[in-house]
Amino acid sequence: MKELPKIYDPKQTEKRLYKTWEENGYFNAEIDPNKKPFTIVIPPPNVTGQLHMGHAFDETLQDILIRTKRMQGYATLWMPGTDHAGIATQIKVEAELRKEGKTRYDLGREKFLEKVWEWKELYGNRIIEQLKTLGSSCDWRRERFTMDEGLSRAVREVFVNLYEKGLIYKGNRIINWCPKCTTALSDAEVEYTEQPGHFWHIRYPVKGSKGEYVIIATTRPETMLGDTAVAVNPEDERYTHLVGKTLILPLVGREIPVIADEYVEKDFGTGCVKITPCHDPNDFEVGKRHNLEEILILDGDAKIINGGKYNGMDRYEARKAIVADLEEQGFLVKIEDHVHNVGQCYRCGTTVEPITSAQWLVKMGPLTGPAIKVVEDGELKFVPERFAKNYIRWMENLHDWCISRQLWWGHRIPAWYCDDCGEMTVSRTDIDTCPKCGSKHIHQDEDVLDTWFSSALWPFSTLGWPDKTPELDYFYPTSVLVTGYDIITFWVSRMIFSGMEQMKQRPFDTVLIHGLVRDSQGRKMSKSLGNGIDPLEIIDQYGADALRFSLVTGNSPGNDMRFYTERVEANRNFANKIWNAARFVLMNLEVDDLTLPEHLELEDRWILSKYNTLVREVTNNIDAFELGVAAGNLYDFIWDSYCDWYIELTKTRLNNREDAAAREGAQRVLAYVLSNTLKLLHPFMPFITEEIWQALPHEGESVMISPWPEYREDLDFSADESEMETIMSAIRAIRNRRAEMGVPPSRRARLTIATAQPDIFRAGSAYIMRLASASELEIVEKAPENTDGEVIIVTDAATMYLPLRELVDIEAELARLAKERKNAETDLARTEGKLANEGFTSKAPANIVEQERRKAERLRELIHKIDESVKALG
RNA sequence: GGGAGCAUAGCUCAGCUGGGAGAGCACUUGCCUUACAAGCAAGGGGUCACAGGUUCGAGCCCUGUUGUUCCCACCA
Repeated sequence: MKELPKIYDPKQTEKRLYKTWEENGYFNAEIDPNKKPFTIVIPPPNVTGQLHMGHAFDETLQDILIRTKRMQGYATLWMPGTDHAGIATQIKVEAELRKEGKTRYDLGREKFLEKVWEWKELYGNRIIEQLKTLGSSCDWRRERFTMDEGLSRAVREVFVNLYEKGLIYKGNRIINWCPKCTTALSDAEVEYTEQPGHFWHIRYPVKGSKGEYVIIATTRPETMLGDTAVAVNPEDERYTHLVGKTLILPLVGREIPVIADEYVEKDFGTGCVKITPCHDPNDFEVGKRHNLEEILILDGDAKIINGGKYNGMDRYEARKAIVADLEEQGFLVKIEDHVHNVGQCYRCGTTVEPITSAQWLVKMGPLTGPAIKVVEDGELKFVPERFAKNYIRWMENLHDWCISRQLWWGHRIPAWYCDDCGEMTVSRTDIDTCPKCGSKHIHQDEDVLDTWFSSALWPFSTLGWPDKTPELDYFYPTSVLVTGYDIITFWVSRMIFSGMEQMKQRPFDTVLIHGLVRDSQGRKMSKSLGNGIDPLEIIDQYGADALRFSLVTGNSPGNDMRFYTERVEANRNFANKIWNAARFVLMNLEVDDLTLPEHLELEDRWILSKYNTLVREVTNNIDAFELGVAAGNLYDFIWDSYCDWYIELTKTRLNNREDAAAREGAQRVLAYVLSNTLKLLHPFMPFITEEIWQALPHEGESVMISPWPEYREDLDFSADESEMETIMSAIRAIRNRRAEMGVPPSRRARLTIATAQPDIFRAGSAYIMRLASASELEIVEKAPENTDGEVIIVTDAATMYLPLRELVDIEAELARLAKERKNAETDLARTEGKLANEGFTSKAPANIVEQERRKAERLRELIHKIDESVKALG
């Protein structure tokens, strides 16, 4: 056995192991009728994006699930790929062009798209390579891109399909418009923030009256240019006499009617609302109800049109000018401060404008029903469950989905218009002739589809749909989808209704929702704050295993977590701990297989029993998606039980040159438990576990394709566990006293143990001596007669004597014993109280009552022993 | 205006179907005990936000209160 370095260096292993795994095809998913499928589709990262901590978290969870299921014998598929990310990518390339002083219009559509594809080729692989450094075990052969040929075909198919069913339509609708990205947005793509603003109160004179007027209040005075009515509540007596009359729109001079509509609330503001059908969603509806004229006053850049002298002004410039003019002409009544919700583009943060324009929309009504039902019926589960409620409520209140985007990068809408007869044709294949009039003068719709339209199809489009592929048949519905709660509306919901509509089946069985990774102060990590922590730097410094472990421990599903480098450091230390435990085992190992010995010592049965429990706990917790708890189980077992206790317990046997059988027994148990624990840990820390597993005796090529450990009935030694604990608590008690007296471990002392269970202590005598720093050990059943000069240490199972009285301050010792006795007494009083309570003894489960009985016995015994040692001291 | 989450040690957080209050970091003390000082041993530190209720028994279940975070919603 070659000498291993004392410190584990991830850099020496991670890249090398990953390469081996990939080359050997361990990530590859194969259809196997004899196995059950387990499928995860990756949430496709933006093709030109960079790995951030959120990805790292998301990927780690998925990799843990996939690796576990792979070892458990499922046919696992982790489907990777990237998203074209329409707006995000286009913005990046446009920014690049701007450096050369150009816009996309200078290049024209075709040239610009060439540029984006170049960009994609240049950066598209970066994120994939970054995923690999994390250890992600995706089947890279199957990598897809939302704009590759197959997926584009799926997009076309769904579009035409929904169009033919009347579920996609084109119409003049009021939509959210981002003046910077110059495109329509869906409702989900608008983020609202409260911002301080103003309420401008403006006087609108009544036509032909002597100075009569109404006052309206608005937060966007410039929109008055598009006013085509003023509305009041029909019940509002203040204004009933005005309904039907005409007002003169200030500055513009247009005559507009006063109308009555329920939408207006009497008690808010002045009770009069200006109606601007083209620039407010409610006004749009009111306008439809009352057949009002629609006047568009903003162009795509949010500059004024149809606004007379204000034409060409930016919206905010116009606002200033209009307010100034209103004031000058005496129409401005007052200005109030007012905090209101302002919608902003989720990509660029620019304040969006509601604008009426011709857009393509998906009619949501008929699609939401099955998508809600599948969740309500529990066929598709959210973990944690509470997110299902969110989802359902959101689904129930959906407006139609605006899917057209005035961008160039994306799936172009498959609709063609005939320049001659005006016919619109929606088609699965490109056409060059008008099917109605035969004209060759046709052109395709300029718009592209919302990026989320293609991601909505991801679970089946990546498996080959619309073709009936064997993959689709075998791997769909997928098993688990892992994503953050912030993506439920954008993506999860749309995958669900798309899956239900196209496949007539849920896209996945379970949605595992996680929280956000925040910085150490609880803030979102963001580029603008500059508080992002680069996972690649963390991996470089501490290793992927440590990062992965940090991301899953100490947090529960669905909750946000704060990222602390200190925690990564702690987990790096954990990796190192395992490394050194393995070094120890390997140094001592003289056997080359992993069978357990015939004869097991008490400590062997103890660790095997603990290990057996661990198998069950880790397996159950992973099944329940409690990955943090499973990781905690592993951490505690490895560090506390295996390293701090079991390894120490075996040292006496391992160092015994005379007894080869004893030595071998310890070696075998050490190796068996270590190797199998590595399997359980492998999904969490894939690299170090592989590296060590390979060095240990093993069967098979790799831990990642080795069978998952199973609970073994024959290793259930739970009865022996408590015997071992008895010895352990005696050792702890001695160490405790020695530490209090300031006796260094190097100063060994004769130890006498008086106990009613001498056999247990005799079985452990070798390591008791070692771990309790004893020079000699005597185990007796009755307390020695002469205990002068002895320090007395008690546990419920034993009274122990150390000849170190000269080191003891008798006063302090008596005080300590008195305190210990008092604690035991209050504890006993409480326990006896419980036992005296008839309600408790009759209603509590028998094992709990029994537990309390034993506790009371132990405490009485302890108190008795304390009293004896006080007597001995005095 | 609706809905949800969170409140446990100095800090960050676990605590699964009710029965022992825990971890990491920080802190104190003693140890280089040949696997590991990225370590070992020992220790201090908590009215589990508050008030009621259910129960033999509540950090956990129910009701309310306070504080805090987030999501959703067209009040101009």
